[in-house]
Amino acid sequence: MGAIPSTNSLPPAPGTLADQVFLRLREAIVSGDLVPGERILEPALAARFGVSRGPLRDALARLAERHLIERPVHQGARVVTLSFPKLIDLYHAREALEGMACRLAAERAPEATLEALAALLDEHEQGVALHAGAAYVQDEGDLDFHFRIAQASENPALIPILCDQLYHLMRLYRRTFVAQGRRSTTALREHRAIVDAMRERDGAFAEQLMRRHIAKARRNIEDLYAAQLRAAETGEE
Amino acid sequence: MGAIPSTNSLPPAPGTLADQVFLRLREAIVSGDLVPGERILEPALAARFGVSRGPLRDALARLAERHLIERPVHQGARVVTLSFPKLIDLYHAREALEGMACRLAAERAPEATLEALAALLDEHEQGVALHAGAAYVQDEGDLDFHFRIAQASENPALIPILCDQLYHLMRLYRRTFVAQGRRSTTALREHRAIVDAMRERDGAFAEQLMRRHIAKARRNIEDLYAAQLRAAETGEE
DNA sequence: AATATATGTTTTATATGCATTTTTACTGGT
DNA sequence: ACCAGTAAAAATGCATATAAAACATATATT
Repeated sequence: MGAIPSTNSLPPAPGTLADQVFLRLREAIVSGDLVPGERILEPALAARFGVSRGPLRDALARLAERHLIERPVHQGARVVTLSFPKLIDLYHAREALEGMACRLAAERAPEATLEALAALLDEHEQGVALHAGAAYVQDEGDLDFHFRIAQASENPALIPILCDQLYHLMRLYRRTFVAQGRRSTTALREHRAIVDAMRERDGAFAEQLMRRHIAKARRNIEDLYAAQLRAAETGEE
Repeated sequence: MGAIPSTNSLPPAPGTLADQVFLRLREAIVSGDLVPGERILEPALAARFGVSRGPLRDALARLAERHLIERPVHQGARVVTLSFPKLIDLYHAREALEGMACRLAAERAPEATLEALAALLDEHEQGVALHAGAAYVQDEGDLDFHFRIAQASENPALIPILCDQLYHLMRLYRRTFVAQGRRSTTALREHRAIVDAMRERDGAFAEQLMRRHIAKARRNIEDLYAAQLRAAETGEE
């Protein structure tokens, strides 16, 4: 049987209204439609989404738990504010969590999953070659790689932390602190090494490689920030 | 001026009603007042807490994000169901996160914080000696130790994951899967070694020790479970 | 002039009411 | 006695209405 022709526009949309608002709001934040620090006015947003404030507040409560918005008491909600130290903190958490995810995936994931990961890297290689390292392909591709390793860990304690919390914050930071430092070919090589270790089922080594990969990215950013700080200081005085 | 005599009962209670309900509900779940798998009826609970369903649903949304309750659509909320594999998954996540927290704390935490940690272990030692390893002192003390190391990491990405999410789940599991395996003196020795490494500011070693400590606890539980499974099988057929 | 105060408006937090879905209980049949 | 089908009851999801708090503006006071 084929897919239903769907004459009347949309399939009734899945989940509750609160679910839908949650997803749309998260996308609005992560995509930069709502900018960091911006105040969120419930009546306005509810109108914009065409729902009442009930489901909206439900969604806000969830987003607050995921640290995408802040809700000081009696002062409404604001999109989370970003800072450089917070980004560094994120990288430390990623180093620990993704290292473990990588180890577990190397030990447990079915062969086919690892093969698919290798195939993904082939795609990325072509993408980098074709678009001469287009930033979008590069960044989204990188996150995609990490995302799929988290999934492959098959650990329901790790997966939500990484996929539902940290990665969305990462996307937000990518949008904001644009200067990501171009290290696409290097990163791709490191990704290859990680997958190789996973295919050899060497969990400990795969974890080590992943941790070094993330630590390297973190130091790269720290250096960029330090340079930026110096530039700002000299240009100011 | 001294403290206000407080003639009229309670200080107006901090935060919103939703905050208070959230805290009370979390405590009810973690303490076992609401048992795992139990259905949560909104009208009944709202009445019990003396609030309307609005703040209650707000609290439920937050608790769901923390995996303390599950909310299948149109079927209300249930206290999360526990399982052995989930507990093992938790330990893997803890191994990664607390290892990193330990490393960061060793590198950054002020001297006084580390001294306080050492002092805490002195208390635990006395507690174990006095009460001959009373389970309560042992378990709560252990979690307290890990809790304070998480805090000492001073990493706002790690701290909420550990202190707001994982540790509450751990308390819940402790209540349910009682047989924790008595290894109080061993655990205390390991705690000492960890703090020693931290006071020497050896982050890498402190991380390694913490990871081994948690991995050991996990294997201990795995063994207990395996034995339990065997006993159940032989006794069944 | 600057601070403090008072008032009015806006916005959040909470309660109540309504519609839809699920669950439960009951009836009838095999 | 057990299962299917149906109808009543209850619970969830959503919308609206009310109360309380915070913010902004303007006025008074030092």
